[in-house]
Amino acid sequence: MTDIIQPLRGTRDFYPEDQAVISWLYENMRQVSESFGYQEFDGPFLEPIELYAAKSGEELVKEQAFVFEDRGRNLITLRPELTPTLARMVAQQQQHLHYPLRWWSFGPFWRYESPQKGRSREFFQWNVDLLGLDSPEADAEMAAVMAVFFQQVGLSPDQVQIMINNRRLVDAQLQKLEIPPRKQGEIFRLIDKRDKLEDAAWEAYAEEIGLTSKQLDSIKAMVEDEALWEESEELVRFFRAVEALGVGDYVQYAPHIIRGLDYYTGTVFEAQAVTADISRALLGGGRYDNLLADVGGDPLPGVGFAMGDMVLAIVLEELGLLPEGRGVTPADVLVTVFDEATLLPSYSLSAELRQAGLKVSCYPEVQKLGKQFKHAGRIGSRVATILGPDELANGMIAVKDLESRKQELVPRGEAADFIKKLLDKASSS
RNA sequence: GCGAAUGUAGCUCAAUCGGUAGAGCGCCGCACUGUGGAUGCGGUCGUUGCGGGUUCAAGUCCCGUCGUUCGCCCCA
Repeated sequence: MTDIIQPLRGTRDFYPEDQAVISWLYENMRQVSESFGYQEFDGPFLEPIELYAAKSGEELVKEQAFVFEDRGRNLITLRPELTPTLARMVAQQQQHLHYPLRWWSFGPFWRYESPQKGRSREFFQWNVDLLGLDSPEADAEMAAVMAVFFQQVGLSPDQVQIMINNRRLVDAQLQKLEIPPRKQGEIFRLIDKRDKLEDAAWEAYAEEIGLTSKQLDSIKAMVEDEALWEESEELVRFFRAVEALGVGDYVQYAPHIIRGLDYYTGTVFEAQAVTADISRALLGGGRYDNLLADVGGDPLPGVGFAMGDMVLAIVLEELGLLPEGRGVTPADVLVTVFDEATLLPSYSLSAELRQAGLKVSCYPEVQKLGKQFKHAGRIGSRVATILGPDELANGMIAVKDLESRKQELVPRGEAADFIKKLLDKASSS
């Protein structure tokens, strides 16, 4: 036991029941994405470091990306996010693609962070992006995709909220306060910390940045002004569109939401669990109208978001919304093996049943029937078949319903249909 | 990078003041050689994460180290 090599820090093993959760999430993400007309795509998991150096925010590349030298001495990185890859892929084919472009993706990402609740070094993200539109209605469509997904997995507006802000609105407000643009980054950080720090600590931080007390008061007022969005034409249109899309309950204006990424230019999103015992965001996203030009393409507006698997799974687990009995049925039918003489005929039977479209596993060796039935029950098979000397002689198969414990002799040729009917009854009841 | 907790059987955990490492679950077998989940009985299971120190004696106390978890920092 002690000589088992440990998995790497911050990685996860996905046992079948864990993998089933990922698959289930993936399935829901696929359904929702496709219901909005998005196409699935993916990019490389390995990328040159320069792709991120441009615009992702310094922290991301310097501190958090897995970066290493390959055998050709090139610096490469395991992708810490998808958007730069998306931007490159679009830029490469920019003339051939049809806009508006609606793409989605689900895959692994890596960030070298210290693992804790809701955060590991290897995780999955659902990415949804809409390129070629710069309207607030496009932003609203993003919010609707998120909201419909929440609906789909059973999260109500009481349990999760999508917070909205707009960086252009914040910029305009800061300009009124005559705060120099070069301080913008620090101010954003300050705003972001508003509900994380105590008042005194927050004010001390503001002073550190070099804000006058008058400026500080104005900023304080700004991040508490729940009606400020009304001054933004963009946000007014956004919220109207969100209502029209029927997801208004899930969305609210949140003046303190900023998001860390440098490339966001307009609307920013962040979803938070209201009830769950975790402060981490469920998803983050926003409008990035300059990103295509930044990676060398022609200017093209875009908006998108990413949702990680970990916080989502924690929230769903806490609320009891994960599917029951996940990943427990490898095969509906177990073909038992009675003795040496019937071993090969049993294998043939399993092949026949599979041919008929059933999920079938065959017990791999001669064993006492009791043990084989026990195994069938353990792995969750619903039906077991017995092909002993008597059945073989008469061309019959004994089919046992492991739930009702009833057993019936049926002609071998009819076994598959008989089992299918049994399973249909089982799944409909 | 900083802080806290924690590490005992395959799993979940116990072990009083420092005094012979235990239980449940699981697994295997038998009762029950053509029929599973129940029940009963029996069996399997440990260098107490690792290294050092204190002590007559260490799972227990001390130091170090590694892993894990939680928090801070940061956050796409």
